[in-house]
Amino acid sequence: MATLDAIFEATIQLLLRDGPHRLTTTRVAERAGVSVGTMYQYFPHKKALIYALNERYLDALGDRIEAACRAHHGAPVDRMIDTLIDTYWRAKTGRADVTRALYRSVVEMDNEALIEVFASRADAACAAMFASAPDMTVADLKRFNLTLLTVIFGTVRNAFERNLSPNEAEELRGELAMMCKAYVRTRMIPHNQQ
Amino acid sequence: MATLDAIFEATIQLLLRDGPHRLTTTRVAERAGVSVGTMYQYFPHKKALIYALNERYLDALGDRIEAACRAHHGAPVDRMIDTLIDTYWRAKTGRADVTRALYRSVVEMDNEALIEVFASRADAACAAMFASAPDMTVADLKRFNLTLLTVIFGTVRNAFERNLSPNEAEELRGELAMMCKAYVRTRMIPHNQQ
DNA sequence: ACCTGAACACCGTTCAAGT
DNA sequence: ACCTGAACACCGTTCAAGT
Repeated sequence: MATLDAIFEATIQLLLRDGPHRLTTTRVAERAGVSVGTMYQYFPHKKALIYALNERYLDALGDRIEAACRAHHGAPVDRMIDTLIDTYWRAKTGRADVTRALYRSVVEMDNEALIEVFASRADAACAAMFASAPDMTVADLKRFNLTLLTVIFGTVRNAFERNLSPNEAEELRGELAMMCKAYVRTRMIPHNQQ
Repeated sequence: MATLDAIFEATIQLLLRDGPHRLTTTRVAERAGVSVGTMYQYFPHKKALIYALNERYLDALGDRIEAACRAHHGAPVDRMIDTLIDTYWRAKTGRADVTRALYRSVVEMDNEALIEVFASRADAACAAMFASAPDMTVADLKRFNLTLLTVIFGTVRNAFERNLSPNEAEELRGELAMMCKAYVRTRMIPHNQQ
């Protein structure tokens, strides 16, 4: 459908240029060169449009992950890990503006400043704590700290989004702790304790 | 301020009961027992109300993290990790309904089904890949796979939200890979290769 | 059969009028 | 000085009228 593509294209362009706040059905229709009424033939409401846009994106991302996984059947496990991170990372950062626009299409509020303030506080508190550990010194405390906080906060958030069962969540929590500790061991200069 | 508290309380209650879609300035004012005009003396616009609500929550979370960190200065590093995860986790799950309501207050779209579909695809693709690794077997593939995906996807998302510099992002990516590999080593049954 | 866009209900926001 | 709520501009959505 040429009309459908025009609507999607218009939506992305408006999202990139003016942000989600200015994304109105009238504006999308105008830019796509159709009337509002026509838009409502393709999408029952505005949410459905944004939903479909994100769905398209996630479908494409799913394709890429499946392809990458298939291509690495039988590879050493470290290669698999690299591939997985790389594929996901490249998909997101390849067109970072689109990724960001889509994240924002879903978010009502401009909460970046809020997150910034909170993250800085948590960063400082944790860095001071880790610096005081009697059983290790980290080579690069800033990087170490940023990694741990991003991983932990991101994992918990994602766990919430995925609506895991209490049991799965509990297991995940244990695994996350295990993972963080294994990471610490690769990054620390241990102290001799006698 | 009793009025301010009433407004916040009304907002949370409406969010919990009816969801963000039905959260209107009129309804909040009505439930808080003030007129719309009064609300606009405290908040310049609706976004500011939701913003302030999230800010309050993040401030309290910041307090808890700082306190937990302070209380563990000089503790062994593994204790620190446990504390950090535990504090954050408990803060989020302690009142899971509020956490969820706040996450949703920020999200326009009901994207849970979307995430579900995508996550299932990625889960299946990755599980099949990991099962094929020639150099290891994992004891509990399902748990292992869920952990890796939640950690990786969550970390990348959080990295985006925090608006890291390209340099920080690049470093984080390397550290994430390192961390995942260290985790694999704790969970795999290695195969003898000769 | 498909498209149009004025009209409708309702939202966020304002401000003259009230206390 | 502070609160009120009708009024306004604008949004999402509909549907009678047009092709």
